[in-house]
Order: sequence, then structure tokens, then C-alpha cells
Amino acid sequence: MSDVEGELRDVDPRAPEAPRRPRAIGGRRAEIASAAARFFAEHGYHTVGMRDIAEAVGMRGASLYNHFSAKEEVLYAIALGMTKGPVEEHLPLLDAEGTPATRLAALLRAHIRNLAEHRVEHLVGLRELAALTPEHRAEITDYRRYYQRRVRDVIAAGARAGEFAVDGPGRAAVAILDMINGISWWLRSEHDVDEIVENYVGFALDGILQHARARDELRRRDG
Amino acid sequence: MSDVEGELRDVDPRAPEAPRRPRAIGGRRAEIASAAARFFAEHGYHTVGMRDIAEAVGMRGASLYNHFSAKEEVLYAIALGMTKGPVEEHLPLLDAEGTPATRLAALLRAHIRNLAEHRVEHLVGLRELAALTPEHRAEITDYRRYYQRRVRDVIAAGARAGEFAVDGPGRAAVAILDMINGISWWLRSEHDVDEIVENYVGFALDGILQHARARDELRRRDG
DNA sequence: ACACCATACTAACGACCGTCAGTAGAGCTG
DNA sequence: CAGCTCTACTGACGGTCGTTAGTATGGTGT
Repeated sequence: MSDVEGELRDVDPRAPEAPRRPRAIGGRRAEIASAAARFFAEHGYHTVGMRDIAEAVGMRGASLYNHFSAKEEVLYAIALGMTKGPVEEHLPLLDAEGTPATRLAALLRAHIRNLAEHRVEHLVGLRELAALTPEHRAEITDYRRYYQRRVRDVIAAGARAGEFAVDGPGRAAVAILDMINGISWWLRSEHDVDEIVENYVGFALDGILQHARARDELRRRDG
Repeated sequence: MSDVEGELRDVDPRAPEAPRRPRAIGGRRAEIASAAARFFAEHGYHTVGMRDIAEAVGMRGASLYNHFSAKEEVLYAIALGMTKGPVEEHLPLLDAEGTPATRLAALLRAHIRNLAEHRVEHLVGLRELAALTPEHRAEITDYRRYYQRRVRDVIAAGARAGEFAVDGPGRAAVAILDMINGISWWLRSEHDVDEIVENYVGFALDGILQHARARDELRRRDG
């Protein structure tokens, strides 16, 4: 009946060791989470039913419980992918060689590209935090706080080195991350991602993180 | 400005004789919307029931329909207050005397102060757009687009006048507004609003809107 | 070949939600 | 007082939702 095709046996990028599972069963999970993210992004978590998500991947609502133990688990998987992932894969860029400025620029570039590639998941992970279990929400916000702290620290290092001219590295970090995360609200497929990346890295590195220098120079000029 | 305080309603709501409060307040609508905004901000629009909102203002769920024709109307009132209001009250600051920089600074200051004063409404108006009727959502986004366009125009004027050094006034406008609107996600009552206002106006005016100047100067310095 | 297990299905339950109908008391107006 | 309005109440309906139980099926390992 249901013409579920088996062709999309996928390759999960992060499956270090698949425990004795010959079938690529993680793939269906990712497929469901991806479809759910699209729906959540467009209509909101609570207005989307399990039956809606199921239909999008070609099954009936109840069958989703073979892959997720609850609807909230789907949201949790989406949110976790957008917080834990970047922390583990992008944050090492801050430990690489180079000045704080080059390292931060590399991080922001990776961040924005990741956001553009997973726009809906990113949007959902930001917007639907309140729908998570308190424990899950705490875990997500912990990841986010850690990420933000690392950005703050590299900004502080750059300020000490004279690369940045900013007072309040913490506030600048928040401002930069909010500015960048705002992209997920309006990004459309017709936008030029490369251009956006360069614009925003410029806004952050040459703009916000130089604002104290520009401010002093402008004041000196104007008297 | 705050209207009706929570006067003593220590009476069992089931009591056949309800406490007679002084008539004369049309502020009941505002009181309901305000309580609803607090709940929506904390728990999300769909997880908050009419009965929850009602309880917060001392009535039963069905009685809310004497003030709003539907739950969505409550959300609409909140969102409208946070979009139409600023458009009509703050945007005239852009038509006042002064250079583009001083006028834009005045607008951003007013914007952030308004956001801080109505943090929950602002957050809800941003986050729960998807829960609005298509017609209501279109109206809200129209207001927001218009606001954004006006900001873009004053940035373009400042760039022509040499006050700003930015390429792409539209993108800078979006970045600045996203950065500022991000405040509503983390603002707490213990924050110093005045300090935030000055920080963010600096980020925008001396930072993002000067990034092309800073970029060129840094490149010249570094070779 | 057989057992197993992952996965899909159908059917239904219980809870909750937005909303409405109908009612009643208080205050104002004549 | 009579009559109208405003606002709150009770009670309930219809629908939807997340979730569970029980069952069927087909591929896989032994």
C-alpha cells in the first residue's frame, strides 16, 4: 500500500559507530526531524500535529512513535542539532592558529553558513525553546551560553591585543550573535549566501568590534 | 500608567456575590492583553489557554469573550501595539531637524526604550507571528516592512552625506534592527536600560554604519 | 526454513481547548 | 420601577491532539 521507497538509505554524517545495526535506521529519524523542522518553522510547533509530520514522510501519525518517543523529542532533536553541533564542530576554530580577529571571523563564517544550510532548524531551535521540557531546555541553553561565552572570550582577547576596540566584550558578543541569528528569520533561497556572509562578518569585525575606535575618531573630528 | 492595580480580589470566584469593583474602566481590554502577553512570552501562545489568561485577571475563561472575539484577537492586539504604535509614534523622529545620524540615533533610542518597557509584548509580537490570521499577519508585517524601509532610507541619506560608511543600506538596516530586537530575548529587570541603550546605539551608529571606513583604515594600516 | 525485529498499520482513549448559549446581577437612564 | 447595557457566570459541545495497544509484514541473521 504505502509506497515507501527504500532508496534514500542515507549516510548519517555523525555516526561514529553504528551499534550493530546493519540497516540505516538513523536515516529515517533524520528524515522525520527534517520534515518536522520545515513544518515547525512555517506554522509553529504547536499548530503542527504528529499526523502532519507523518504525512510529510509518508506514514501515519502513530508510526512516528517507532522513531521518537514523543513529539517533544522531535523538537529536542532539532534544537540539539543546532546547538550541540556547532559547539562541537565550529568552536574548535577558536583554538586554531591566528589572531583573535581571524579566528573569530572563521567562526562567524562557519556559523552563518551553517545557519543558511539549516535555516529552518535554526529558526525552530531559537523560536520554540519554550516548548521544550525544562530539562531539555536547560541543556540547550547551556550549550548556547557556552558558545556565547567563548565568543566573548575571543573578543576580550582581541581587545587586549588591540585588534578590537570595544568596551564590554560580553555585550558585544550578544549583539553580534543576535544580529547574525536574526538572519534565519528572513533568509530566502534566492539570497546570495556568500554576500551575506561577507557583509555580516564585516558588520561584526569592522563594525561592532571597532565601534569604540570609530566613536573616538568621529568625536575628535567633529570636536 | 498602570491602570487598574490588582485590587483586593480575595474573594472566592465561585461566590455568588462577586466583589463589585468600581465601573468605569475600559482598561479591562488592556489589562487582559497585558496579562496574556506575559503568559504568551513565558509559555508560548498555544500552550496558554483562555482559562489561564482569564484566571490571571480574575475571571473565567468564557468571560474573556466579552472583551475579545477570539483568542487570536488578543494576540493581534498585542502584536499591533508593538508595530503600529512605534510606526506612528517613533518614526516622526526621522522627520525632525538634524542630520541623518542624530535622527537615526533618536529613533533607535526610542525603539530600545519602548522595547525595554514592553519587553514581553515585543517578544510575543516577534515570535508568535505564525499564530496570526493571514490577514492580521500581513498587516503586521506591512508595518514592520515600512519601519525597516524608513530606517534604510535614513541610512542611505547618511551615507550620501558622508556621515555613514556602509555599503548596502538595506542590509545594514536589517542587521541593526535584528541586533536590537534580539534584546527582547534576554532582557531582565536587573539590566541597566540606559547602559544598554548607549551600547547599542554605539554599535549601530559608530559600528555597523562605519564598518566600511574602519575596514579601509584597517586594511591601509595592515597593508 | 524459521525466528526475530524493525517498522508500519488501525483503532481508540482521554484530555484539553476554543467557543458559544443562556443566565443573572449591577448600574445607569427615563 | 422599568428597561437597557455591560460584564461576569455556568455548562456544555465538537473537535483535535498526543499517545497507546494490538496487529500485520517483510527483510535479515542463523
